[in-house]
Amino acid sequence: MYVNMPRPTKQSPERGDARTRLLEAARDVIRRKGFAATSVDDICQSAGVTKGAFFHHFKTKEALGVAAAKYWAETTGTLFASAPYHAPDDPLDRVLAYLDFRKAIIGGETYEYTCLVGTMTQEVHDTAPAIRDACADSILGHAATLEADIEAARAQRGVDANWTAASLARHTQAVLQGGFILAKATGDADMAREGVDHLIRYVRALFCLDDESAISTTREN
Amino acid sequence: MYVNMPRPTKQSPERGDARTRLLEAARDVIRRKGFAATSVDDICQSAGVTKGAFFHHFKTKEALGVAAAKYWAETTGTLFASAPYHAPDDPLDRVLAYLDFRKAIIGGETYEYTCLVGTMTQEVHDTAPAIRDACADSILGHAATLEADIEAARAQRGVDANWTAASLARHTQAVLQGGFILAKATGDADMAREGVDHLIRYVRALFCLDDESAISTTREN
DNA sequence: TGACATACATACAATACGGTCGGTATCTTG
DNA sequence: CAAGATACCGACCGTATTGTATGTATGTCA
Repeated sequence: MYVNMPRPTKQSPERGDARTRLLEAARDVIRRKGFAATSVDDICQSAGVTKGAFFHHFKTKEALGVAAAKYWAETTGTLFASAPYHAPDDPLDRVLAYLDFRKAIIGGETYEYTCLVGTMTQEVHDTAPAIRDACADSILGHAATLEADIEAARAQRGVDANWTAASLARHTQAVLQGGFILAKATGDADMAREGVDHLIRYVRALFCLDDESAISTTREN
Repeated sequence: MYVNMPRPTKQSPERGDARTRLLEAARDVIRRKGFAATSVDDICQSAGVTKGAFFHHFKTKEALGVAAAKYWAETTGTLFASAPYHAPDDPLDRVLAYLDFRKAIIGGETYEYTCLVGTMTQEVHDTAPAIRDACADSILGHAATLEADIEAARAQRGVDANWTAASLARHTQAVLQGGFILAKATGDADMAREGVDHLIRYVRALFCLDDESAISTTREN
C-alpha cells in the first residue's frame, strides 16, 4: 500500500510527508503500547512507510522518541494557544475555563486523550535522558503557560497564599497525569474527569469561591 | 555467585526463596526501566538466579507481571496497615496523618518511592489485561482503605459535600501518581511532595480548616 | 539537460529476547 | 533408606528487533 501515492513537493527539507506520518503514528501507537513495547516496525506499518524511511528521518529509535516529544509539545502548544479558554477578562475565569477545557477534551479511546510525554516519562526517565528531558520540557512548558493567569488572579483577588503560581500550575498537570493513570487502570475516562472536578473545587477554594454546587451540574460538555 | 547459598526449607510450597527474590528484583528493576524494557534476564541477574528458576516459578513474563502487582499490593498493604497514621481518634486527623505519611516516605532514588503498579499500568493497560487488572486492584484497593476515615470525617463534621468519599480517596492516589511522573521527569522528589502539599490544603479546605500556614512549616519529617 | 541531493524502498546482518528442555540437587513422605 | 516431588541450573531454539547497506526514483538547480 501507499506505493504509488504522489509524493508531496519538498519545499521544507526537514518536514517530509513520511516524517510527519511517522511522528503521528508514533504518537498514537506509543500511547497505546508504551515506548519500549512499540517496535520500529509497528510505527512504520502504522504510518504506511518502510524502515528505510524511518531511519532516513531518525537516526535511532531514541531520536524518534525525542522528536515525538517535541512534536507533541508543538502540536499541543498550538492547540491550547488557540483554545477558547483565554477569552475571559478575569484571570481566575481563564484558569477555571482552562480546567473546564481540559475536562471537556477527555473522552473517546484512552490513546486519544492521554498524554504521550507523561507515558514516555514513566518508561524512560532512568534510561533515556534525552527523551526524558524533552518530555519534561513539554510538561513544564505547558504548565508555565498557566502561571501568568494564576499569578494575575492571585494578585487581583489579594489572596495571601503560601503557594506559588508555578507550583499550582505544576499541580494541575500532576492531577491530569494521575487521572490518566486511573483511567488506564479502569478503562474509564470518568476517572480522569473526576480528578479535574476535585482540582476545580480546590482552585475555587483557594480563591474563596465557596459555591460548590456549580461543579458538575452547570458545566456540561 | 549465590551458587552455594543454603536453600531455605520449603515449608510453604508457593513461597520459595528464588521466587521472592525474583519478585523483589522485578519490583525494583521495573520501577527503573519499565516493564517492557526489563528483560527476563535483567530480573534473573538482579535476583541472582537463572532463567530456569524464573520459568519454574512463573509461566510467562506476563505472569510475573501479575504476580509482581499482587506482591506489591500485599507488601504495601501490610506497610500501610501497620503505619502510625491510624492512631488519631479524629477521623479527619487520620486522613491528614495519612497524607503526611505519604509525603514523608517520598525520598531517595526515584525507584525507591515511586509506584510499581502505576508504572506498569501506563505501559500495559491496552496490551496485558491481566497485569492491568492486578494493578487496578492494587491502586483501588489501597484507595478503598481511606474511604471509611473520609466518610467518617464527613459525617462527623457535618460537611454537606457534593463529592463522595470514594472519589476523594481515588483523587489522593491520582495526585500521588501524577506527582511521581513530575518527579521522574525532573529527577526531583520535591515535585511529588509538592503535590501532596496541595492535596493537604485541599482536604483542609473541604473540611473548613482554614489555617493554611500549618502546611510545610509545622510538619516536618 | 546534466549533476547532485533528498526521499524513500528492500534485503540483510547482528544480536537480544522469551521460552523450552534435559538434567541435577534437595526436600518430603512413608 | 526408597521414591517421588519440588527447586533450580544452564545450554539451546526460533523469532523479533534495531540498525545497515545498497539501490532507485524524484525533486532542485546551474
